Amino acid sequence: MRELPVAGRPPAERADAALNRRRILRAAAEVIAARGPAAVSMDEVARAAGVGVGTVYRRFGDRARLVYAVIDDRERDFQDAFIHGPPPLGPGAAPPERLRAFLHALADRTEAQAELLLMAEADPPGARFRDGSYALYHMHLAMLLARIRPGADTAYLADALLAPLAANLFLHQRRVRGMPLERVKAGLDALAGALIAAPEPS
Amino acid sequence: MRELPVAGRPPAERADAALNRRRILRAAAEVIAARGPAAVSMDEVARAAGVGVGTVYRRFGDRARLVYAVIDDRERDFQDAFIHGPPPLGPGAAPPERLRAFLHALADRTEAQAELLLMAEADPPGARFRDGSYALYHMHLAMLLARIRPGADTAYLADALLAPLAANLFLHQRRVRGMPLERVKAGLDALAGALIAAPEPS
DNA sequence: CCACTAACCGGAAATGTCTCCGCATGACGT
DNA sequence: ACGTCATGCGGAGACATTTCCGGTTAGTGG
Repeated sequence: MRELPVAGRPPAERADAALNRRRILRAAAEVIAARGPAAVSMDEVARAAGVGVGTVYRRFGDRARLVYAVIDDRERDFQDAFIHGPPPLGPGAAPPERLRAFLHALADRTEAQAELLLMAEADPPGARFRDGSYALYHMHLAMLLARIRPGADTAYLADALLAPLAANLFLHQRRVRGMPLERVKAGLDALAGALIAAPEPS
Repeated sequence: MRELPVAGRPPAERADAALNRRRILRAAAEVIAARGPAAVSMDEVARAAGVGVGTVYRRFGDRARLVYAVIDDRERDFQDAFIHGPPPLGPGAAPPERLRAFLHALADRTEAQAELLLMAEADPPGARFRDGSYALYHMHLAMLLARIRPGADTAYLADALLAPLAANLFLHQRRVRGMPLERVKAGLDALAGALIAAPEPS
């Protein structure tokens, strides 16, 4: 009897496919480093990786997903700094303190990867939210908020705290309006501080 | 002696140019109404308006600016409802009440124009913030916040309150996560409420 | 070792945005 | 009226993303 295609996980990647994935990722990182994130075309990445464009799309599906793959690769260490690392970012500190530390760290990584994030978040409208890292940050924030303000709509508030760190707003504040990074962090502090200190809503 | 080109305002639009601007705006609105905002190409708008693509770009510069022109046209009345209209939206109500009313109204217009806003905000990364209406909302919000929390960085906080209403996040919450509109409004209330009720920061 | 199939590959083509530039024309001084 | 010229017009073309499909190949069961 044939194995029924019960909806399990999709079959594992073939060996050549996995090799190409690594090649493409490497090539993308190189091209980005060489010519800046804005000047990168899929064609160029494909050529640098020695594959056809079709292959890039088959492996990554999307321009945004390719860029996110590069980003995730770079900030893997940040991602578990706030999950497993030492306080105040990691567990062990009081939730309000962790919340602030997390927002500051997030502002720093946004500053560091701003151009790249802009590319990734812009292209298909929902891109930012379907990427795994957004879900991770959202979950973490919601968890902290739940400890600070039980009973609040922490899922919504997590989105609301992440929203001002969207790359397009962040870059507009930094470059067009000329806000220093410290001011952005202070603003986030004010917002988070209000959430922490406010008495129960009527 | 020749008139020196002292940097004054750019010369007024020629009559034929103004006519084309109206034609294009009209055509854009029609095409959007007929086939949905997502299915609209500049080529198509140009054809419907009876002009060349070059003309569309000369008059509006950008896909996003064209779409914003359509949007602004539609919400002109909303824009002066909170400037000149009756309370609680317009002047006359207490700032906290006005703040809430404003956020609710903004959520409603985002709901109403969501697809259109998504188009407009997505295309060139900074589009949302360079449009005149963003500046208007930002200024209004900053003014209200200044009355509620003097001494705070109201310019930053205004951005932060506008950020969760970005079309891409809003649509993700509504469509992908299935949040009802009321929940979004309640979330905004919670955020604004915290800002209103919080004691002075340490 | 062989046959078979699902996954994979490459690059041409479809589609869309935006630029460029030769030609036309409205606005204005005389 | 008429000459001058900045402004405007149109559409071909440069360039980018994404889809499609005919031919190839890795993995597997016998």
